[in-house]
Amino acid sequence: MRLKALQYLTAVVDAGSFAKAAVMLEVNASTLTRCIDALEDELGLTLLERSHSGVRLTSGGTAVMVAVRRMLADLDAVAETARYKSAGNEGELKLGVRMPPIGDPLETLLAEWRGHHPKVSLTLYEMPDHDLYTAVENRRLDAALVAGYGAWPNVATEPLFCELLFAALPNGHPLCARESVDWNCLRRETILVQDWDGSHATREFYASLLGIGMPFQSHSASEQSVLALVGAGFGVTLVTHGRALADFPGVTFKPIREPNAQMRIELAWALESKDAVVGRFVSFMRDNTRLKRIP
Amino acid sequence: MRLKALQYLTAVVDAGSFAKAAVMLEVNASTLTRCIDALEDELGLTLLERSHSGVRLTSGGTAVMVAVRRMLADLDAVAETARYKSAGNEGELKLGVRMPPIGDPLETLLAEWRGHHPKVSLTLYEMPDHDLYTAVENRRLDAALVAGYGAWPNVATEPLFCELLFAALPNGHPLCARESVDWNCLRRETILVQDWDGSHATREFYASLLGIGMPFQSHSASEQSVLALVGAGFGVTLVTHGRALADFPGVTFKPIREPNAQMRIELAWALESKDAVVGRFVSFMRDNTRLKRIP
DNA sequence: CTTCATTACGACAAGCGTAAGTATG
DNA sequence: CATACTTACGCTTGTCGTAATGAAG
Repeated sequence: MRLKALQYLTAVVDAGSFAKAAVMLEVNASTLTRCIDALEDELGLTLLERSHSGVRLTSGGTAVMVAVRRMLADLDAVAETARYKSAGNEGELKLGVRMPPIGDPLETLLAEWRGHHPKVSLTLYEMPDHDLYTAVENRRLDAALVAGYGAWPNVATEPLFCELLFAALPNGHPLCARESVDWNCLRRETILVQDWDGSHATREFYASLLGIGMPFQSHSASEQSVLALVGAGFGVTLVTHGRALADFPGVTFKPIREPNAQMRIELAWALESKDAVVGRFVSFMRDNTRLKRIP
Repeated sequence: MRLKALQYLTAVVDAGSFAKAAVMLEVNASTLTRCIDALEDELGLTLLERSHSGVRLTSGGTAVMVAVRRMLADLDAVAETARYKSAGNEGELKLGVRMPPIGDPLETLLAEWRGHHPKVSLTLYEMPDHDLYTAVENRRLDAALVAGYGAWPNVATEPLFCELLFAALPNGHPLCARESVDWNCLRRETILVQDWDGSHATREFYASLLGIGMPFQSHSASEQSVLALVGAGFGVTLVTHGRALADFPGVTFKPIREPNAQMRIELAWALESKDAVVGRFVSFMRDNTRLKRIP
């Protein structure tokens, strides 16, 4: 069965004659005759009664037209769905974020994304960097914000911004007198680590910066609680720039004078992804972080 | 948009790869590639992610497939509707019957028709013969049972059966002594006529048999009432053979020995009607009255 | 090296428009 | 005779299969 035949049929029925429909459709009347003849032949049912003053539906044709109109409406729905989806207006996006929580730029970015694409359901998944990569590669995630460690197969990456790290010290701590700190002086301190789920991901990240064999203390608690512990003098911890901008009682934030005291946050997504929503997200992130990037 | 492309798409999605779908559909894989490429191009949306281990739907493709499957289901509904209708299983049939009521053969026939085609809604319209013809010609009726008077334009007719007419006489009437009556002896009687709506159709029919200028008495009452009047001695009337077979208190039925003491009942329908239901009805009536016909 | 998807190319068929035909009012 | 549907014919277009290409496990 040809789609065009069904469209021609409805036009002829609506116009009431082959000739009028031919004008509307800008085709020759003979085309309509042939198409509808073929359709009737295929269906084994006479749909139209031809006369010299137009056409009329048979009772069978009336019944068929009900189904045909519904079918054509669904056809429009197909095109409409495609148009809507191709604009990336709707869909779902599973976004992974690295465990050591990323701060301000991300929140702002996601808020703006949501403003532009309110119909896209965005789900966040927190996991260690390595898991993020494999999840993106396996397509359990559509995209992820990772620390840029290098190239992975089948995963495309794009640098977005850098998060500077700050040291969180108890007020009155000797280091508070200094303008900035470095890894060397922090190595003498007890480092408090937030570790919600025992994954040790944050701990390992800190170890990659400070070196192994440090006196880490993992706490299955919120960042707030960890900072409270810092304020109480239990040790020191590391926070992102965004977090350091806000005051916290009993805690002093100091910049770290080290080249690697930062997280290069990259966007990662599956190379083979042809999803319109993912494409939109990637280009959105690219465009909206251009100004915020720290070289 | 091509219907075949949508069918190919669902096959590929269901099979999970172009190659498997190609085997199922018994087409070449290149055909599928081309069709789906064209479809994606037309929709402006990538539906499938190709890999070397098959294909997967994009999120847009998933959404489109919902609409596509519904569309194809409706397409099946079109074909199914046509198949059902072409068998004449369903529909409506407006059947006109002549005013001087036709008796037994019709009732039996319609009962049988209903038994074979219970889904066809049959509506009866009683009107004078002339109106029946014009109604059929104008397509206000699909078919009609008429007295065969001759050919009408655009109306096909087919003789079905003959209804013999009987005279209904009061018990004890002199004519009751005879085996049969004829027009001549009836012309001396008052002829009671049932005339529901003042159309005088029955009256004119009787006049065509008995001749004009007869003492007719129209009664806007049921056949039962008219026969009661006959039993009370108000006059005589004519009934069909079927009616004469049943007793009526105070009334005697006598055959009429006249060649035209009958109604040749014909089936009439619009020549241009291409309706499957009408066609079924015509051939049904033709087939089921062959044995009952009186030559 | 096999499997799967894509691209190129040629044969074939299908669809369309022009124009002539038929029937009706 | 003007209108409206149908049929016949030739051309264009599109569609399909074969075969070659590319890419990945």
